[in-house]
Amino acid sequence: MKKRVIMHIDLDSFYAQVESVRLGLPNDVPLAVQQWQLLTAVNYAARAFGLKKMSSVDEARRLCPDITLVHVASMTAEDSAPQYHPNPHYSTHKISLDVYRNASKTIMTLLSRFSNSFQRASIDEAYLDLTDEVNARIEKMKADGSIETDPDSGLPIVDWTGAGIVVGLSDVEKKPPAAPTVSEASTPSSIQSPPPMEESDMFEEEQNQAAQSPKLLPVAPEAIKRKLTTLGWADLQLRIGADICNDIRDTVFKELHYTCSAGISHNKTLAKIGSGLNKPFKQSILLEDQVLPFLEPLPFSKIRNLGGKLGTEIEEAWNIKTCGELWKIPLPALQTTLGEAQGIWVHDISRGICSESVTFAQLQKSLGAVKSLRPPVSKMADISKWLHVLASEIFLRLKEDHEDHARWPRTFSVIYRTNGSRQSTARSGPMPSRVRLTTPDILAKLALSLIGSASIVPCGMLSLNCTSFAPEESTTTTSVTHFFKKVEQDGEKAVAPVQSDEHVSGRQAFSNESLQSNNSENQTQHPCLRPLDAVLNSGIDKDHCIRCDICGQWIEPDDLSLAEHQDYHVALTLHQTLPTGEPTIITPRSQATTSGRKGGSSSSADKGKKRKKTENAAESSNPSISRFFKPV
DNA sequence: CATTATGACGCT
DNA sequence: AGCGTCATA
Repeated sequence: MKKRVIMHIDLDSFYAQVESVRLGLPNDVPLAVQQWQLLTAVNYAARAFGLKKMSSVDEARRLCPDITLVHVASMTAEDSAPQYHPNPHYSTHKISLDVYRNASKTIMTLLSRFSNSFQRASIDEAYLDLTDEVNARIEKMKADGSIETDPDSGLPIVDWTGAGIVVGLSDVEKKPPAAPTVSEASTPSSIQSPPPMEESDMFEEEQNQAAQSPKLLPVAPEAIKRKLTTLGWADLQLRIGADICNDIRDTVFKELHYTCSAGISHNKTLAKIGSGLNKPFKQSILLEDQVLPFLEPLPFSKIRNLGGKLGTEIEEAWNIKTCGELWKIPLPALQTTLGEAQGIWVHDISRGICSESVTFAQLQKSLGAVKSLRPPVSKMADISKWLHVLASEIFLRLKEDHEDHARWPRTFSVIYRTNGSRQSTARSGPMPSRVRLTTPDILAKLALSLIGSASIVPCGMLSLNCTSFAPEESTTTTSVTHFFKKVEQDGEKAVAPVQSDEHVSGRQAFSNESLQSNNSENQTQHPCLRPLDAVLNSGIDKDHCIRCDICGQWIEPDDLSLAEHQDYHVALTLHQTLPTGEPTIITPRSQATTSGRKGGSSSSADKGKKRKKTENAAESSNPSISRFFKPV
């Protein structure tokens, strides 16, 4: 079988559902999740009242007096873990999304059982490549002789009954759009009762196609009887994929009580569009033959990555909105305006062409905590307080992540926004090792030292971020002890060498002459590596510590601390020998950060450069892109 | 336009 | 590697 079978699955109003499940409330009780005065998730029962994400709490109470509002969990400087505080306050509490991360983890774990090719796309979305499972089933069916084929063409006959909503097939009743039944559409002001559509049989789902009727029109009984069969192997693949998808969604519901929607198609972009077509608790299938008819009137802003500035740029460059209009722009014109590679990407994606694979990925690649501060704070005591709160959260989550995945970040960043503007500044350095990170305080101080003397007040946002996760080092720590001397009252005495025959090269690098001299310079000058030591050197009890031969730093005598310190020097070495071995990388940081850039004007200048770069990339490092260069 | 996360990419 | 921007939910 040629075609891939890709599924995109999306939990319905995820945060809201997590709360419904946690509180044991059925999905037909209107519920929204609140962050301060805003709703960040609204379940479908509450949406029927006209509420949506980013509605205000006041509006919620006005439009739906019976709504259950759940304020997300939060943390204060005193808490060592997030809580559902009865009265969280913006000036003292920091939002925690942990509950949702944990629910997500459970769900993703379940989902990943269903395919070896599983990709977490966000906290509540995932892609699965079902191709192998589908093809295996088809082979079995061939062997069974259970594939019904069309006598004329010899192609398999595919019956879509019970598969979900087949775009252009189960939802086709052409008639000019009459009055929309539910969504969008007017109802700007008050609705007293929760409009149409019983949620009660929401979970019955798709035995009949009427339950899966399209958004705009009730399906005529006749339409249900319409021919719901198509021909072809690709369609058969998607049909089997739809079965698997139904199984998956059933399992999620039966085991975890979450409803989700899904899209099934031949690539990620189409599957993703499909999952959003019919919600909640429905799945949609986008057949090969229906792709172009479906896309033609579709605003290209609905396509992933075209919902922002790029999409707007395209709209404005040619005064167009839909994919069909975009088709008419010749590729060279797209490339002139958008750049070589991006032009090709836009050309293809507007036609539903997307070869991106489902990469196996279940874990987040970064872990961060952020607090926005309105109005911006100016007292350093407040900065300190928030750094502590953020550090406490990071601390907890890092430990848990380590328990689960035996990994630890290499890089720690503090990001802040000054002066109410949009721009932010980031400063990063090496992450302290796990064993040295004994208290959140260490991170808070590290953040402070990364900020250094920079003026960050008035500060409108503070964020701490951990990136570059790597499997926890399994260094043999014994060999490391060579490099340290134990401090005795009467002077220095070498620790008895142990195990002289291992890690020779490591030791050589470690005691390299030129490295040593560079090191001392770095201790005082390297903007990224210095703060960690500055922090950790304070308050160390030297009587119980040993001292590094190279940099003279005091180290806790346990094996892991020693290993970490070795890693520190390894990192230092890498820094120094990075691209060309030039010392520029360790010179003091220049003060210029974002000052050269104005908020709104970035686009054109940036894109010029970007394009130039991408052209090169298309030619040299990304040969596969040329395969996209095909007409449909 | 918000909040609090994430991931990807270009540039240096 | 480090930093800024864009995109998405």
